Amino acid sequence: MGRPQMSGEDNLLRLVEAEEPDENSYHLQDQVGFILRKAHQRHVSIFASHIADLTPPQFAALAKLYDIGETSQNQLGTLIAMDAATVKGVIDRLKARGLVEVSKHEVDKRRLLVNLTPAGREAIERLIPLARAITDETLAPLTAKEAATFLRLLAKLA
Amino acid sequence: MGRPQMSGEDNLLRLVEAEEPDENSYHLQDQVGFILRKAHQRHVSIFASHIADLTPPQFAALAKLYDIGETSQNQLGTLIAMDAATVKGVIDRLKARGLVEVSKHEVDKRRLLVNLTPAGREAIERLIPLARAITDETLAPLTAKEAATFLRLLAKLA
DNA sequence: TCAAATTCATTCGTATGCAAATGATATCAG
DNA sequence: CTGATATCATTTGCATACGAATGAATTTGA
Repeated sequence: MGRPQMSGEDNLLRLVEAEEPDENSYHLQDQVGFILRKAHQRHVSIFASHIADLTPPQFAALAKLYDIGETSQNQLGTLIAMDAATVKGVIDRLKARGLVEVSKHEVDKRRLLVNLTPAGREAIERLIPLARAITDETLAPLTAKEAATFLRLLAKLA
Repeated sequence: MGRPQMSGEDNLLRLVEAEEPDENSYHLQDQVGFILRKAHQRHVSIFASHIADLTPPQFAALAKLYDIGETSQNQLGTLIAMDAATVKGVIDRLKARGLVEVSKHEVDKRRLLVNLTPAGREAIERLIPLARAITDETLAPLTAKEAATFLRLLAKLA
């Protein structure tokens, strides 16, 4: 980027110094949080254009159940990064549509087991190819190499 | 990372090939949408730990008004990436707390003008330094060079 | 000019997302 | 063994987020 080359330590120092230059100006457009929110919005929009009858969280729940099989509602929430209140709503809606079924855990009576129905299994098998297209379209503004770099760094942030 | 070393071209080739190998397996954890959602969640959590009395969208509205001054509710929504229904809720809540005030546009009677109150101006001036800390903490898992790369690629996606 | 199209704002319905409180059950520690 | 803790699920309340429908006001175009 046309800057004099510097070591890792120098980069760290530069970052600290860079906070000072113009303390007055604050540009929302440059803040990682704001851009992250916009990138997420764009992805959700792309998702909806390919898969109209399911939201990304609903898809995540089905995909994870397809991957690991029956599990408790709470455990599922942990695996797909949803708190207990959120995952309950997602499972309730999938249940209402016949894509998952719930049952009580035989031993631990606190637990609610969740599993795919045959219809849920059929649905996720049908949708996974579309999900690959969604990923491709989301990453389309980047070259293959950039996409790989981006995913690596994004994973470090998540 | 324990992979055999390869050139940039080889990495590119490997990425393309990697799409085919096992068409059966689908790992939610590797999908850009899922990681994007998690990274966004983490940022919101960091934001809340620094600024408890305002949400990121509310902050965005105040910061943008601070930057550009009075504008219409619709235009503000465009600038901070919120649709009309969402921005209305955000402005309503900021108005209820006395941080913004609204008025009718003299000429175009459809428009609702929004502006900071003195309290709103004081608030955003107080919060902007905290926002810088939030950005730093969000990017903390990355080196300075990685953060710059990440922001560049993220901006291309958003 | 005047009907059609567009823009701005609002409202409604649905779906995350999370904090906090609650109740039921299970586990742990003394 | 039992009281203190911890875990699982639910509920409530609040705040985005967006599609769709609506109404008011403005702009466009034939």
